[in-house]
Amino acid sequence: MAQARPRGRPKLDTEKRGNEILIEAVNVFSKNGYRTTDLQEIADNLGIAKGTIYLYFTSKEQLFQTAVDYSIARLAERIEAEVINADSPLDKIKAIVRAHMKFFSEEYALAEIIARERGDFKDRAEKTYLRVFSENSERIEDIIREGIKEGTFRKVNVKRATEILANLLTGTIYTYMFAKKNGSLNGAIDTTTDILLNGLLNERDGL
Amino acid sequence: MAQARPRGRPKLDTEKRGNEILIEAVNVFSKNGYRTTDLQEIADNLGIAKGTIYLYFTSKEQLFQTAVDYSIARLAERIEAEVINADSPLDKIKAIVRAHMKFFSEEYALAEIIARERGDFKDRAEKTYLRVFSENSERIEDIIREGIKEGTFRKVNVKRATEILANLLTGTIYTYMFAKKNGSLNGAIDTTTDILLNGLLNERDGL
Amino acid sequence: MAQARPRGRPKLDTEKRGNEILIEAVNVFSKNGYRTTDLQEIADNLGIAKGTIYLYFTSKEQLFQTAVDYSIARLAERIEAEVINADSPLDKIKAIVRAHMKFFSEEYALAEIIARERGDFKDRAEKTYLRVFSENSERIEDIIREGIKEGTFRKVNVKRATEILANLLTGTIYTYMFAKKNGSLNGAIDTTTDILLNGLLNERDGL
Amino acid sequence: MAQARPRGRPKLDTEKRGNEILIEAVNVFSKNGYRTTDLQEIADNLGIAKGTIYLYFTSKEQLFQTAVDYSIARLAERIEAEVINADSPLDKIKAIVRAHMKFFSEEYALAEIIARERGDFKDRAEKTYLRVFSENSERIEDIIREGIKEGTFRKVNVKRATEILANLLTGTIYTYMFAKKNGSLNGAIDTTTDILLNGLLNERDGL
DNA sequence: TATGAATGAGATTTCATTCAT
DNA sequence: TATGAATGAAATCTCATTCAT
Repeated sequence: MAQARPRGRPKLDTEKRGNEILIEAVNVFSKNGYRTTDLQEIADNLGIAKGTIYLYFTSKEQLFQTAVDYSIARLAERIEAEVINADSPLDKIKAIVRAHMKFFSEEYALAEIIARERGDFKDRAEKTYLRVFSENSERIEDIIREGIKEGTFRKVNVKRATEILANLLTGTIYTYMFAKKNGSLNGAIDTTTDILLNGLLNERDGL
Repeated sequence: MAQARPRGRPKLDTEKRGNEILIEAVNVFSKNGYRTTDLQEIADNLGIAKGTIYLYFTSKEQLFQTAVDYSIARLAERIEAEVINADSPLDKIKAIVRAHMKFFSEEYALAEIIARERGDFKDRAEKTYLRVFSENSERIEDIIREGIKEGTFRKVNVKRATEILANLLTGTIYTYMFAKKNGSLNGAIDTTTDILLNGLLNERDGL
Repeated sequence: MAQARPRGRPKLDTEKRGNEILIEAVNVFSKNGYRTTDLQEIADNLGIAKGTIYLYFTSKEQLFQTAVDYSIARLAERIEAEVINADSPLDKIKAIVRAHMKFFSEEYALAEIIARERGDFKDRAEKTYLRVFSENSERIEDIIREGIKEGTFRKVNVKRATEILANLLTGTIYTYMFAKKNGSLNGAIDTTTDILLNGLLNERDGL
Repeated sequence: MAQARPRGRPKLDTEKRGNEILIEAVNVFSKNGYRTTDLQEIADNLGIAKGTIYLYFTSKEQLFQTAVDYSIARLAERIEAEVINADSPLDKIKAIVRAHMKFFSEEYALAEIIARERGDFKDRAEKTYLRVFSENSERIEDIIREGIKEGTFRKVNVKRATEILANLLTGTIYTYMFAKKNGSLNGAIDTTTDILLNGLLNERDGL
């Protein structure tokens, strides 16, 4: 987490302190956004001095972006954990949708950080998006392709379909926190999956 | 968007100058984001003094949010213009998708402003989202309901389906600028519509 | 004095304010040195806000170095004013010595600034020195050369002699303020000139 | 230079470590100046912890000034070593000039430290100068006085002449590093001595 | 209305110094 | 003695906002 240290920076054996700061940074940045956050608040919450943060992170911006990277890594883990138990292409697609929506629901601050990056650091966010997208899109493409081959999915343009799924999930990140009031998480997952799949399925599922 | 205007004066000049500032604000905020934008840049681009901006807008924040509101109004107009020519529920849904995607494609800066709001003004962005959403969602719900009634659409949960469409479109806003499309805009519109609809349609369209 | 303004910096018609700041900067830097000087002190002395300084100078360092340049320009004027009234090479050399010593004596703060640069900005000071030196050394070389031709001066190595004169004068800058207690300025000028011209020896050594 | 040492302990190790720090401090301060030097750099270069420096020196300032004192002591040794072999007043003056110029040439960092003090510690530098000056000036005055008595030197104002010699030598310290000598060190020493002793004039002026 | 110089609060960042180990 | 993580005071610089003209 803590980045490569410039010369003269203490060789911090303990990543623990760095992680504490990172976690608190996620919370505070998530609450206030980048601009309005005073590193003093992070320091105060941890009961440390402001200067200490600079032993672990080179700048406010780098701390923020490390927090984004951290959040993305957590999301990736989520996806991994859900998909690993799915066998069929159908279940895998369901798992990916479920992973995203549970993540946004259960790790509010992490999701918020990702959404915030878009506003304050568009260029970095673009790279972030493409990184995440390309990491996942190949996997998704394979799933769709496999589903088409075995006859479960219609013969859609694989790349486009992947992109649309990404858009749907991204949009869900950005809006879920806003619209989350109505109904259960499971309901949302089910409906989203249902609509998405009934656009993909060749043979209608339980219809 | 222009501020308090002295009574009895012709309002045209005032409105014009206020609009010029607003348009330029859209461009600059869109390029830099809120935090990094120096009002001086807006003033310079227009060849006016920085203080002049304060004759039309009360603060940087208000200028930014006026720019967001402006962008949203433009989007609403777009939707309106597309939907008005559509008769069937099917065509209306297609029109809505098309309107969004053309907007993002053709009015880059306006779309970018909307996406940017999330970084620094999460609470306002939430309201913005809900406003756009509720302005549109009632219409969309009606369309879907109508489509279900006439047998075009499956019997889905109307509110949820509306939300999902919103997520998909929102996601497209946030990512459109990132994913340099390989194909044409029309292709993207068509595929998105196709996948969306074939999840909604009772009878498959052209399959 | 005030440097090229970055884009967006007010087009300050009035150099007056910039000059006031510069003069005060000379005083304060001269008193405290670079490091210990807080720009607040300069602002306070002038009854202006700290931020105002940044309308005229881009940074503390640039202000300091502008102050150095200013001091050097004043010294150059001094030299010019003294030398212009001298006809013979002999009188010109005397005038140069006199100009330096009067400058240090009468424009304490300006001289101090020049001396201070050496400590805090060695590289810049080197350039400063070489600039001043090369501006003057050609003139001095010409004077010495002329004096040799007309038989007033011994046939010394012209470049070396020039350098030695420069060293003597530079040393006087750096030490004059320290050693100025004993005796009159005129006495100091006379003796310095005398020894420079006549040397220490009673009987010329190997001449 | 080493600080309070626990009683009864062998002092050699302590002295050694303290000296290492001092030598490295000379190098780093000489390179960066006082302000820009981070004690961490000194520690890093020695492979010790920054805190260790504080076991030997009470503060950054004290370390710097110890480094200045050290440099001056080395210069004094040089002078001593050169003068001790000279018999006549003439040779002694030559030896003093030679000692200075060799010092600046061969002990760059030490000379640089002395020159640097002026930037941040003017008052201390004044004391430093006066200390060096008075340590040497009495000796120089004696030499000149002796030279006058035996008829080698002209009947100049002894104190003034001493001061002038000091200025010339000080100026040489401050500029030697700047003016990349074209010729040899010996050439510079010879010409400087020559002009100091014989002056510039062909025919003595009013002598 | 328009100007743009001036303001001054505020935030990031550095680094000498301390101190628990 | 030695370490090096932690401290926190301090200072530069920015820029939204004001206001006299």
